[in-house]
Amino acid sequence: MSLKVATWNINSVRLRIDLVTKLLADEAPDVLCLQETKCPDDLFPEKALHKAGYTHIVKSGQKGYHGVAIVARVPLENASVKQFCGKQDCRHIQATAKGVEIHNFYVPAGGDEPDPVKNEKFAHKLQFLDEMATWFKRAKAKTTAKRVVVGDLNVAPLEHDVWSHKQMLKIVSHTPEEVARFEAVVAAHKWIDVPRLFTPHDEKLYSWWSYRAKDWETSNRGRRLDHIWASPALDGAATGVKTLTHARGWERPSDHAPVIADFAV
DNA sequence: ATGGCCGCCCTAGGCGGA
Repeated sequence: MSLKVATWNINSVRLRIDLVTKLLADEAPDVLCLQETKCPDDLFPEKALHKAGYTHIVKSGQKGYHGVAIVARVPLENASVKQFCGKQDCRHIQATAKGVEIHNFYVPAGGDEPDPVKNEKFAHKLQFLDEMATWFKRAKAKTTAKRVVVGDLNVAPLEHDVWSHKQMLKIVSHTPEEVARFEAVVAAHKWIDVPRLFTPHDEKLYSWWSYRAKDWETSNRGRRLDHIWASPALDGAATGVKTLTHARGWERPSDHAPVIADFAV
């Protein structure tokens, strides 16, 4: 059996519902995990998704900010959300599809100043990553379940996950402090970085390009903020990965591109 | 190196994004 999982920070699911259904038509993933839906649950555009054949939907949204959802054409079981940092800010939802526990995350961006004393948003981001590590360490001790983590984790950990390692070292998303926290989350569950199984570490790989560039494609100052991780139980199960870079060039695009992985499960 | 653009919200300037 195969499982095709997509993740996409959509930056408003209502504004871009036509792009979502286009992605579903083009790629037909079993499961699509969305972040930054910016949509209260009762206003989620379910009708268009049902029409596209995606009748299994779980979501955790609120007005204006953040928000995550899992949209699937296969049944979703045991859906739940976890709160981090004592906040109810819609940054995680999980559900099981085809026997695989899928976690969809939207990690705090962290603001501009990479100093947790001066900038409480950065402190929030570090604490969020710490809580992820603690949680996954316990989860791993309990079971060897097939698990996948996806989402906008807002950290580009590797040198070639950013356009300029040197120039990004003091820029939030690539600072040594948050990368160390990020690596601790990975170590806590021995997560496998799935896209990097297929793209060598010395090759650039991005999933986000700023809206602010005059021409995102030409300047190509990207970052790999969107991730797909597999648990050790899925070691060797990934059969392919792609980043849909061209979706960044669609009409009225999200600033993130979808990332898609296939697994034999 | 910086500034550049988006989308949301008690529809307008402030916030959050990264």
